[in-house]
Amino acid sequence: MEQIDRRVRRTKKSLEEALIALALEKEYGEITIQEITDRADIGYRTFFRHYSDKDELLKEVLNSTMLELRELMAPPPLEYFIDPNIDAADLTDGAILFWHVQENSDLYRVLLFSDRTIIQPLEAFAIQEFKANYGSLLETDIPFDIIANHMVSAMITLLRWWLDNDMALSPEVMGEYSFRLIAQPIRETFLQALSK
Amino acid sequence: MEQIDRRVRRTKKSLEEALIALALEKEYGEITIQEITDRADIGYRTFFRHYSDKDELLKEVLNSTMLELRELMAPPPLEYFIDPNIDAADLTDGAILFWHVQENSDLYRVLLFSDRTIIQPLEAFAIQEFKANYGSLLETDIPFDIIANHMVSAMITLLRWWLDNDMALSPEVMGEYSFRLIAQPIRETFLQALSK
DNA sequence: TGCACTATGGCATACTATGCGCCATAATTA
DNA sequence: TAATTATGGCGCATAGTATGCCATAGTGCA
Repeated sequence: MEQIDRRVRRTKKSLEEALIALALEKEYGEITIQEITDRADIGYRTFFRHYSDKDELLKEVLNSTMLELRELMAPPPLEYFIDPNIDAADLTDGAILFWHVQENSDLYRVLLFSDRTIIQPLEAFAIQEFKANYGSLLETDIPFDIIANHMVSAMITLLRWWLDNDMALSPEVMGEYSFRLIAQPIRETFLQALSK
Repeated sequence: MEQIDRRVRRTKKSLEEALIALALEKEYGEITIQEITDRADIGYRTFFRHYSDKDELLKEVLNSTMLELRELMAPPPLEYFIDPNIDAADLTDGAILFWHVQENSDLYRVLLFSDRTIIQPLEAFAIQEFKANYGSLLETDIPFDIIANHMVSAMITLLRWWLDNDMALSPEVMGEYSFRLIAQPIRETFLQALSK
């Protein structure tokens, strides 16, 4: 579990920090391994002793944050969707995701604006998670795969916009907007399915 | 306007066809210029006499289709949004986009699954168009920029899913789903703004 | 503290892909 | 038919990735 050798720890940490710093300055795709090692003040050769790829380094960087995100999505507030009495104004839950992203905004900036190869596994996971949580419970006339895809990618779009606009709006406000634009229509599909 | 030399026409046509064929087989980013020229049976050197880039070739391929798409978005059915009496079932307009994509599915498969650098200009144009058509007319409490972003990218997501699933559902059905998941909640925001 | 271990740095090298200069050749236009 | 021009194929330069080799310096453990 532990990194035994201090040098390895130091090297990996430097490389990870360098990648984040560079990714905030320029397109992820434009960054060369040479630049990363220069920034980290690490030998070019050494990079390949720890990572096979630029992508592998990025994945490692994002790994812990992705794990947090998983837990964030884990507890499924089913009532959120199927209780018709809940009003958008009462739902602060929608802001949780925005709080989390705000706390790790540097990393999410990198994640959400990187190549499709990077974000796609996360997206696929989120979709699968959403389907596992709600798909079997409710029969909707709209294919659940469509709903899951729409939900996840619309949330990502909203997060991207928010980060692009320097998170000027509060997480609560964004949570409310996400409810009205994304969750509410899905909820209505659920309610419609239940009423049959 | 006309291509004077027959050879140029032949060369460009071959290269364009080769790119589409390859893009349907593998990731756009993985395709090399060498592969394109091999497939087109055109000298490698000749490629650069017509295009500076792989992207430039792709843009030229997609150009005419993008122009059609522009016109498709041009006539703004404002009633679509602000007439509260219109029901989702009556709105076949939403299917127009899906019809268009179905007719050019090969090209849209390439477009919608290519790099962000390719699709982003189109996306930006669609967002701007949408804002120009409706943004000044209606004051909404949700920033119009969010709405425009959400609308466009959610439609793209829906199209992607549809193409991924070999367009098994009819354009009409997809149009209805897009209305319920995307247009309807936006419409409600509009109606809410009007009632004040 | 000192020894065995191993991560690192720096060098050379191979490979892949892009991009262009040059010139003979073939196709096209007028 | 003659002048023009696109093409093909050659070589070459460049950039980035990826690996081998070996001396050196840092590390963990006895």
